[in-house]
Amino acid sequence: MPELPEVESVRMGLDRWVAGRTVEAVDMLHPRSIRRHLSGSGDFAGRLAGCKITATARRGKYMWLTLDSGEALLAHLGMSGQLLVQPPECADEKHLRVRMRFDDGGSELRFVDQRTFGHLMVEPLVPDATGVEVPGAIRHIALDPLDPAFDGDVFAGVLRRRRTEIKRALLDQSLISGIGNIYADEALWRSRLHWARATGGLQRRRVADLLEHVRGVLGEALAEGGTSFDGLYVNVNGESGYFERGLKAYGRVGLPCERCQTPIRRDAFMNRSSFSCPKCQPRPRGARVSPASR
DNA sequence: CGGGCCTCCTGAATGC
DNA sequence: TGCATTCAGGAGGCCC
Repeated sequence: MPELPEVESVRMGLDRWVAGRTVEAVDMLHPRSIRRHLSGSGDFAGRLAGCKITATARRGKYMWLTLDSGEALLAHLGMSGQLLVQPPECADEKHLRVRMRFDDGGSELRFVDQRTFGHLMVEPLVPDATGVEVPGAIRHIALDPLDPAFDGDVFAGVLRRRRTEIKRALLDQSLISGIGNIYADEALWRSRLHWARATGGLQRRRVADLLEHVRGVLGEALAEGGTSFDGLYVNVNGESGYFERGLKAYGRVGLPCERCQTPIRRDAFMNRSSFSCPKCQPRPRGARVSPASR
């Protein structure tokens, strides 16, 4: 499941292959992949044709290719999206949704997406609240914790004013971006915080500690090329990452906590799962007891 | 408008 | 064996 480290791994790989190349044509193979590009397939392909890709960028789980037209091709991988660099003679993937061909006749850029939660769109670049140019559609996405401009003190203040649970806040891309279910559980395990802890009751130093662990786990995962469970996350060359070996909580239900040997528990959370150590991450007083699933 | 639930989707895994 | 159900989850939409 692509979160910040996986998206950044893809972006870095893409940069090398597409920066400086000129788009010749785009083949649209599934309308759902551009459902957020409201003016449709023809407009999407037309805005890309003839454009030169000048650079790549990322914020949170979104990445984009800047174009010499002043617009950007924005991509979100969703659950199963892949951006692959493939030679033209390579057979179409089963779930190939969009193909971009270049005027040099070299490798194509292919958007492959089994579950179609990912999407692409062409958007004008506009200044965000701090003056940085981002695709218009993601103006509401917060800075991610690896962005040098991310301000931990501001984040702590925002958190403490919120009336919600800490894991919900970590997953809220308008507060802090790039974190999904896996790295939220890992950062909370490292911080010894239960997912249901109220954000309003967290001391500033606990928020600072949590943020340090968020940055730590994202950075370590990035260094390993990301996390792959099922082969659905791969970099532009189709290679999986290795960070699943570094996971301490996510997916480890029943296995011993590496700090205290207590079996990791699994709670139902937001129609999905949350993994934590019952001893290191005690349930806060007054938190509802979620039915353990499976 | 803040908070939180619902929905979209496919295929692997599980259940009976 | 085979059909049906469950599960995974990002984020926009929508309801209260």
